[in-house]
Amino acid sequence: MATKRGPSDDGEKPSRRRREQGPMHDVDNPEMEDDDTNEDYSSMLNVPKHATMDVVSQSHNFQRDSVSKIFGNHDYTWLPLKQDHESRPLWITEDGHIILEGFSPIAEKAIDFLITIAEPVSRYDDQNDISSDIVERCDYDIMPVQVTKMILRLESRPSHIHEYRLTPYSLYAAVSVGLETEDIIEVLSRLSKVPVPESILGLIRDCTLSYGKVKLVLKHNRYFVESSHPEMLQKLLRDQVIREARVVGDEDASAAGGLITGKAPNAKDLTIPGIKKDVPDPNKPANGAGTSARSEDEIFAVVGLDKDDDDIEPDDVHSFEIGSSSVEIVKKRCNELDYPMLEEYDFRNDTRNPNLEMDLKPITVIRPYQEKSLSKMFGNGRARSGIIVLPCGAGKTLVGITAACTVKKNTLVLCTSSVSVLQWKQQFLLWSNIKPHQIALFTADQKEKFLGASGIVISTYSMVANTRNRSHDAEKMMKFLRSQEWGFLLLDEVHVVPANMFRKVLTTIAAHAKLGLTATLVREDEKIDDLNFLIGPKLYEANWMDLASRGHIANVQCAEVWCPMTPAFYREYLRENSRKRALLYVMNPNKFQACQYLIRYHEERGDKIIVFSDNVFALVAYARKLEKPFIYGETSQQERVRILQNFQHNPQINTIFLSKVGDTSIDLPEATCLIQVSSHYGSRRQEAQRLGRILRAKRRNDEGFNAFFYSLVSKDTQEMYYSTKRQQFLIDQGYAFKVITNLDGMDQEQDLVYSTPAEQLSLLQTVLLAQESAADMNADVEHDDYDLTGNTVRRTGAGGGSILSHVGSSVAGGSNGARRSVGGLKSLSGGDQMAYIEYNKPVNMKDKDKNRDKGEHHALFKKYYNKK
DNA sequence: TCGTATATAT
DNA sequence: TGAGATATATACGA
Repeated sequence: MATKRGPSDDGEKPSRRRREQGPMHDVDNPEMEDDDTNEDYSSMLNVPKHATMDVVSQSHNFQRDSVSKIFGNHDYTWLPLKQDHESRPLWITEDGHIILEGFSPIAEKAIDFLITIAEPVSRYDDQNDISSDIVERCDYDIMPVQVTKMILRLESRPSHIHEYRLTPYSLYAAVSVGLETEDIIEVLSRLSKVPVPESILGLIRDCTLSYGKVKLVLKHNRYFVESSHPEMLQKLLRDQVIREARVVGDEDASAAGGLITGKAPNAKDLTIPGIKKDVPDPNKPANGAGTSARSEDEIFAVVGLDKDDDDIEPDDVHSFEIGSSSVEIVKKRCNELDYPMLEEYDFRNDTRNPNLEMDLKPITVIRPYQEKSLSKMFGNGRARSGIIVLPCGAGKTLVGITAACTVKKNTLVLCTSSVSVLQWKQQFLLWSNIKPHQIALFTADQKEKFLGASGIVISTYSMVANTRNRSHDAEKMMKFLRSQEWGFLLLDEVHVVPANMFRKVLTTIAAHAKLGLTATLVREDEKIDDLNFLIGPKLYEANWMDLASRGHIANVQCAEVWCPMTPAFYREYLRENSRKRALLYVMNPNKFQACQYLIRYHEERGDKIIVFSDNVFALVAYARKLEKPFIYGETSQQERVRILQNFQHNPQINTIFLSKVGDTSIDLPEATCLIQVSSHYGSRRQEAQRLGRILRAKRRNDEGFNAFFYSLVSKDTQEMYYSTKRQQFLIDQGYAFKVITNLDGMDQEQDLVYSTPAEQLSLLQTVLLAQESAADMNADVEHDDYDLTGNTVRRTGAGGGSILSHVGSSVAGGSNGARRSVGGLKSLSGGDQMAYIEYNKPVNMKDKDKNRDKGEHHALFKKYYNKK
């Protein structure tokens, strides 16, 4: 094992790391070793109660071995290692990067700690380790021989090394789940092989001291900035932005300093809910798991997530009111002033808002990581606002429902589409004992209120954010939503919230506690950071690979299949402007064949396959040529349901094609294989979300089961570039992408589409024609496209004999779609004006990347860098 | 059932 | 750096 893990002379990633760690070289402080090692630290190292010192020291040699191989060539040698560094699992660099040895005996506890205080950057797995692993795991009968043989490149890294980064936000999050400055410093010092750099100590102190001291509280539908430190409020009020947002009421006009003074809610009388006590049913098996998670926490006793903050919270609190419309501004401003406001909801002591009787069903089982994430939210007996990041298929919904069952107040759930509105309702009914009449849906179709004083409303962002004139019912419903003081606001797919319109829901809806759920906390713009003040800190993030290795989500083999362009297509590709290029490389006959081949292969294995295509034209063309049902935006609800049900239950329908409607919100439990046909534009979120579609495969626990994720890429085209970008998120999560240049079996495969030059030429002409169809050529285009797509499908649907006969009606309905798809084609036209956009694109993306990598626009970080 | 207006993401 | 272009999706009224 050690030999597998150790050697990696792969210089790519470390060199990047070295670059980022440049400042490290400046530090040369030999005294530190003397100061910081020996008694102090060795006594501290008693931390692990389970992991005895023996275990720790047994691993010394192998650790030193592999570590030196990994880092020996990369300028780490200068570091003043503590004498007992071998038993400490991590390094901390001057710029806040933390590198953790994942194989350390106390790694798991260290990871728990690190994900609380730092941002995970990447997880690296050893190249040899992985490839041999893959060959072992993917024996030839479960993966195409040629797939395993064609491993050319593995985007993977030295053995089980995890990289984290301390940022103001991550520290903010750490404080908000109950850690304090000295806790963080102490544990970090304990775990680190090197003395924690002064700059980092400074950063931690700067970022954590003022955090959590100011709170935003909602009372009587009014917002108050509250703190037990009046001087902090006074300081905030000296800021013009905040002063202008202030609402001066009668109560505080005469009070000293203009502040309202009152008693803080006393948490002492509360049974500290923490999730394990709070989970409604004591028989729940999850309790066992909860106990073990707890004991892990105890290892870092000082981290005590459930620590009572009574001691540090004096009884007197002071506050001033701000206008509800300025909440977002004030929160943003407070962040900039280094006084981020925490939002906590003392729901147990809220008697004003009616309780909602609801519990999880007794049989409902919570997984350890779900419980862990909830314990971050309810750790101190109150509900903290924040974000929980879990892969799709890992049970985000259940986390949300459990949280709602814990708060037991009026709950508003917002999601991205009306489909997921229905799914949320189903899930609520499935997992909790709530009655159907207590759940109200608010979508375009259904506008109902719940009966009684309390209940749940499920709606979409666009319904609530909508600024345009609404229908009468919608307006009434909105009035109701606005008048309500919501105990709990649940934001599904929270990464969409920073969008200009959607973020308004946070100001329209008055909510005590907000929980955001997402699988992918990334966007290609910089707005993702806004979530910190819009909702709250990231409370918990699970690593996909870790969940996969524990069997909570499926193992996935990711592959990028390089399909060479046919000469004819490539000739056109080189000639055409970028717009047409996109369609050309998507419609590449070789890709068509690869897709068909993979579908065939995996259908024979019994896989359920989803094929994604961003491009609707390609989607329709592929699906019809290969005689598979497809869903895109214009597919009606009924048809969607019918197709999805067939896909799930009909053994003859094993493949469906989806446009980006499938990216979010469509639940497809049975899919086990995923093929991306058109994947341009470097959206990491989309890639990750698509992969998430197959993670919940029920067969995941079968021995050696793998789900498959293919990206079909036309060789030597722009697609290659985008593909690399898109994979970044998954690579950061530890996934390895194999590159397959050649699906060997394809040569022998019979009946592949577009196998003759004549057919290919015809396809090429169709593609080119589709492009040329400008507005003035509508009639022609309509005719041609109808031939290509509509007739084919209608023949199939009416023909009866095909496997599609079961969805015949939906496909016949698709002839309707065929005509609409002409509309799609029309809109594909006029490409000439697009020429310059493609030029801009890579530049834009590069810029965005730069921004993202910099990532530290936060005032504190500027300050921190300026100090140097 | 259609067309229009408006939203997001790139 | 920001504004514009484009594709896709949704809400709603006629």
